[in-house]
Amino acid sequence: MSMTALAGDERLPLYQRLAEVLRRDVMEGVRRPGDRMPSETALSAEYGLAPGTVRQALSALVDDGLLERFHGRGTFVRRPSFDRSLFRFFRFRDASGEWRIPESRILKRSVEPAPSHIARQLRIKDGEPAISMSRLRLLNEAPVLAEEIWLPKARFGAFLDLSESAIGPLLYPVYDAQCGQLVARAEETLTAEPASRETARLLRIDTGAPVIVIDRLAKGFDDTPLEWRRSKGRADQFHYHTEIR
Amino acid sequence: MSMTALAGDERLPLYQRLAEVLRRDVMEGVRRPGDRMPSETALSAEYGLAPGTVRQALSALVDDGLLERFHGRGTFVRRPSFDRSLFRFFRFRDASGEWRIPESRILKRSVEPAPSHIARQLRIKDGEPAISMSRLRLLNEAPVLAEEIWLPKARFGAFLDLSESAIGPLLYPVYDAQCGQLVARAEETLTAEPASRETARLLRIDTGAPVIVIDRLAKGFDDTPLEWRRSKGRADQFHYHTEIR
DNA sequence: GACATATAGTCCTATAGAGAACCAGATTGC
DNA sequence: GCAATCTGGTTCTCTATAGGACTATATGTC
Repeated sequence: MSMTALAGDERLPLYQRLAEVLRRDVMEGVRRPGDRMPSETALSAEYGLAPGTVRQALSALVDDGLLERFHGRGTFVRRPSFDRSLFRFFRFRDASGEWRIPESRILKRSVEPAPSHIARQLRIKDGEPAISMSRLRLLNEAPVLAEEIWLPKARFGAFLDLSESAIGPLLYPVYDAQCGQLVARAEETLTAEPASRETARLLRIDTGAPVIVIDRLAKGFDDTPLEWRRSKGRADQFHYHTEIR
Repeated sequence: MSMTALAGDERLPLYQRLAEVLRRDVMEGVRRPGDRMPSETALSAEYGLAPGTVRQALSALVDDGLLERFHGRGTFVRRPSFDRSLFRFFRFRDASGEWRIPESRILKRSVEPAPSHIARQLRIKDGEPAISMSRLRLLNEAPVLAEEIWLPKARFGAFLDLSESAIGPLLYPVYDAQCGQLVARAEETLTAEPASRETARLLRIDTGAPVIVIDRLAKGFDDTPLEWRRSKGRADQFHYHTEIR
């Protein structure tokens, strides 16, 4: 029954201060994705707050996507999932109409000095060593995405030792397991451009045909940029849908 | 002090039932955008609920974008604004770098039987009379968007009587004032395609150059489709940015 | 008239408590 | 062994109350 004092700016409401304390726990890795949070009653005892106040703090973090609540089971640190990525608006279905993860063929993997525009994104020094990778993503032998990926070598050195067969189509689990780098969120930018001769060859379309370009900067819980990625796919396979009001 | 009984499924929580009642008021036009809702204490007296319960109901509607709260002033029916539209990702700035609403030049306005794909979207009968319009949107004499617009004639007959000068660049206020049709929300779909010869001529780009296509279906509070619109702009002026997690 | 002050109305924060709904695992009964 | 039941723990709903914080308007003061 040791009551912990609540840190933070005294002028801020209690529920916000509690939320910040809990958020910090997650950002610093004290609590990891999948962990169960203390129960609402436990937290209210711990910090000497009314249950309603604790609940308000948790609600804020749930709205933020940091936590996940399950009636009767508990409140958990959310495992980041990228279901909301722009990629899901590519119509990638196999013959049976099912959604599938495209397989991956690595075309190139090497260490190079980071070009300045990459370095700026990854927040490393210009020319610092980085891992550069080209991948082709395929569905039933048909190419659907051409990808260019950059990683800071300082964090991802272990990635170089892996054989291609050990990598598979999904990279983030590999980053976590092999390099201890956990992706928490990402920023994505969508543009369209005419296919270069090289891109056209990879995607087997005409040079100059429109391609959708998605740039993604993936970040850790502490906001460190971890991976920069540029993916190109056929524009005629893409349509993004949203509701506004 | 007449206490109103709360309609709706008895198994649902009270705050949800109250939220649905209030939502219906807005959808049926009992309360219009800009109106102030009764205060939380007034509602709690009216329905015989604790203030906390009422607040929970209002919060749900605020999250939903239907209401808007102002500390110390009140809770209001939100005026739909389309700041979140995909259009804001076009880099349309004038010479001084300021964001401006592009002016509008109407190229064509006529009544035609609705083609089937339009009729389906507007939920009217195939071939039913509809208003068809082509517009060019310009910034400093430079064309930036080519638009094709369809309206169901049954609702928008009054729109035909207006002179072009009376219309201006923003249509939704005109729909409201002249035709009594209030747009509450919209669905937008983004694709990219090579410019047709016609589109290329309007936008003054090369035929086959990539253009961003945004289809929008605007709906009323009661979910009736009101306007279908297809807008095309230069792909090299567009980039959509979002965060995911 | 200009500016400070009071006041009423609003949403916002926080407390305290009770019971319902739900879930997982242990126990019981057969 | 298997199924039903119980039990403890969790989140969820709802009540009731009190005071703080903010806004707009009215009032007073100079």
